[in-house]
Amino acid sequence: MAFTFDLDRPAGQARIVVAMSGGVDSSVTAALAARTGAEVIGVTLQLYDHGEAVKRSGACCAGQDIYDARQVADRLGIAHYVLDYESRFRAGVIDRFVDEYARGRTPVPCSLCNQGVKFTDLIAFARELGADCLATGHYVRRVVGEGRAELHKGADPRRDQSYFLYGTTRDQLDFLRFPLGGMPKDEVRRIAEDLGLEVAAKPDSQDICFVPDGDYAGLVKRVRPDTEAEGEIVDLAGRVLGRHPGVIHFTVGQRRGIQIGGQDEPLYVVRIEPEARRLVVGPRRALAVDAMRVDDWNWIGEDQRAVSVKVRSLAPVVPATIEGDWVRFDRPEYGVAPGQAAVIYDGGRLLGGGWISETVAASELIAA
RNA sequence: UGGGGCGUCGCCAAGUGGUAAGGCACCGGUUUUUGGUACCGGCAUUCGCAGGUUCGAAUCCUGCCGCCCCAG
Repeated sequence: MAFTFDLDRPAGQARIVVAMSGGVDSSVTAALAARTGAEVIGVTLQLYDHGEAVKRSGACCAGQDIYDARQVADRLGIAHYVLDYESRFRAGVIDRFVDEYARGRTPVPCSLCNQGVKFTDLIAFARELGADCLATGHYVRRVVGEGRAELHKGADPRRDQSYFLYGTTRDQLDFLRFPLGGMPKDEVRRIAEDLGLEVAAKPDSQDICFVPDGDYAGLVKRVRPDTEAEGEIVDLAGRVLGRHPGVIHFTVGQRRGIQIGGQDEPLYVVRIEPEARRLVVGPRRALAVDAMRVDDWNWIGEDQRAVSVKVRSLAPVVPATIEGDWVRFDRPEYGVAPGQAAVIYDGGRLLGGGWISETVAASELIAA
């Protein structure tokens, strides 16, 4: 029943590196690793300025969270390192996050972070330490079948985090372990309580970890002051309906914040034109999309023609067909935003994915 | 200063004597390790202003103010 970590040598001779964020999940992951009898090394990444976020619960990787991780490591009796990855995080996640918004796109910072800082840089570090694997607290499952390891959704559908990990390479997956993927969150918290970990009741992290107050636009403006440019809000026919305080405040599919009243039905952001600083808005039906182009594909499993795709972390998986770099939805999909990840599934198995770069409005709309 | 129409929440808009619908916007919450969506809740003691009639008016009467249209 206990998670074995699928090690190549006896646990007593193995070394497991655990990515510890200071939250419940990664703390329990470390505890499960320690239970195997292997030598466990906890590693916490300091990712951004800790002054601002010290007091904030629900964040990760700075200030209080680093302290929490250390407490857990001490309690478990494992080694613990804190690595200063601030500059890498800034270049690989924050700057790219900002650039995407400046381009009128909607980035997924968690995916950028996992692909770069966590799975590339941290894995390299773990290998340098001579580790047998790197374990994280993600709610996904690594399934070893006939061929190479497969990545599957977490057993708890409400907790599944596979969407954020579509960029994991096969080589990375060989080295990774996800002890929590098969259990529900309740169980994880129970384990934390049983072990007397102080983080047992710590709130789940949410929002963007490096945006303490949720004001991501404020961050974008600080890094790129030139993005704070107001502009026109136009309807599908090009009629000017109003003005907006800056394109970076909006995302395709967004309804709130447009501040245009007197309409029969709500207006949504249909398209963002950053060069013209223009926001194109329309009724919900204008959000219908038939297909999307996907860039920078990463395949973990083999390519397949008929699959399911998820265009948003919390969106349901929908049937679609892959045609080269294009993904065609069986039924129109709503609110597909360039910059988000398109993640391909075959049932519970994650096959791969890429970044959404372009969409095609549903045909019935082109006529209108 | 001839004629006609209109003034109800930020916007649109029901209601023509019985004690202010609804939509949009906005605000708050729920959901959520991205943004967004969705869902739930809140949002005019008051109907351009001032009088009057009435048991009772946003609804009737009078005056004033403002806006629009047609015509001089």
